[in-house]
Amino acid sequence: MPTKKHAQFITAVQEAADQPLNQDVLLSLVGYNCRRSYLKIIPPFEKRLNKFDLRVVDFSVLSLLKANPNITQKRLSKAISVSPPNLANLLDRLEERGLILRQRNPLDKRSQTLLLTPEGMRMCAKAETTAIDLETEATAMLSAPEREQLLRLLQKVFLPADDAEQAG
Amino acid sequence: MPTKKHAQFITAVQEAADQPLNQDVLLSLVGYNCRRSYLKIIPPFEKRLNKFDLRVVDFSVLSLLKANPNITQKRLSKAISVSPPNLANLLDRLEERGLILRQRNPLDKRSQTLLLTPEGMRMCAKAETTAIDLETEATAMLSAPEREQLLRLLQKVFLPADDAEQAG
DNA sequence: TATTGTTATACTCTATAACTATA
DNA sequence: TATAGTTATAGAGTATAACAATA
Repeated sequence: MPTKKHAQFITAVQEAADQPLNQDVLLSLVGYNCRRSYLKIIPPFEKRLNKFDLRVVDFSVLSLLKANPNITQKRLSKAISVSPPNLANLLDRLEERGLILRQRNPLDKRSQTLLLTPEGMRMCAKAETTAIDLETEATAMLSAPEREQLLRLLQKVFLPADDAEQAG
Repeated sequence: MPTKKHAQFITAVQEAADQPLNQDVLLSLVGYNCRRSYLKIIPPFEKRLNKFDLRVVDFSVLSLLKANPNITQKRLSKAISVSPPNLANLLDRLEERGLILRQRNPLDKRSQTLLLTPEGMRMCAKAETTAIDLETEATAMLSAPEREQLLRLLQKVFLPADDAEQAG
């Protein structure tokens, strides 16, 4: 039915196809841009971590335990925003693989403290090297000052004001 | 068993509990910081969108269709990184609610072009207002130039070099 | 009574394979 | 033969409720 309306529709479709995508509104939102950058960086990182049979969240746990031996599951849970049930499961697997140790907290027997095993330390070191390598590649389009600035601004968004001043 | 080793363990646990969490390695990684900022911003946004029965991804679709009427599902799928099967499902629900229209592409009958209905336009306008309001609150710790700088640096990470120059 | 951690389970999100129709 | 979109389904990730042990 070659009506006038139909002809207008064809023109509109043709025009839409010819134009570059306009995403001005979304690109003005920090949340959207964080997500896009995250999705650009993380998949290749996941791919490399898979060689160690680690997921990104496993890496976060190992890295935090390396820097904070003997912290409790409670603190770890809060730090990485993983709920206690899901963290229990995650730690089960790391423990079965001999990467971490769970010990009853002698100061409060309800809780458990966490520690990397020697093998966990080695695994963490390898994973951290991988992370830093990939980081360098993924942000190669940024100058060193730009990269520092980006970290500073992101941390200003999510860290409490006090911490943000201390950090990096 | 109050052995020497046990006493050392107690001391170590006490020390770990007293110290602030050290996350220097993670905080040096852009990907980690993007995720943390994203997780700070998005949950309150989700909460507000829920009042319109929208998820964040629904909002992205509405906003993109408002700015790009008559684009195909294929282009939309790529733009928001949602796989075709999952997008089909998402669009089904928006179409059932009368927010969007799917039309056979007259220039290639394999594809479908997308359009907001008048009600979809109204819903999108409300959601965009919500997004911008929340954005202002969520990034209140940044000065206007800092906010612009943050957007610029994030886009430099995920946009192709050409686009990054144009945007902003 | 409140807290730490666990188990079991449900829900959402994402990914994959096979199919239809158009080109 | 290749592409756009759909259906069905599987898998991963996340959230919730009920419970045991300890405080």
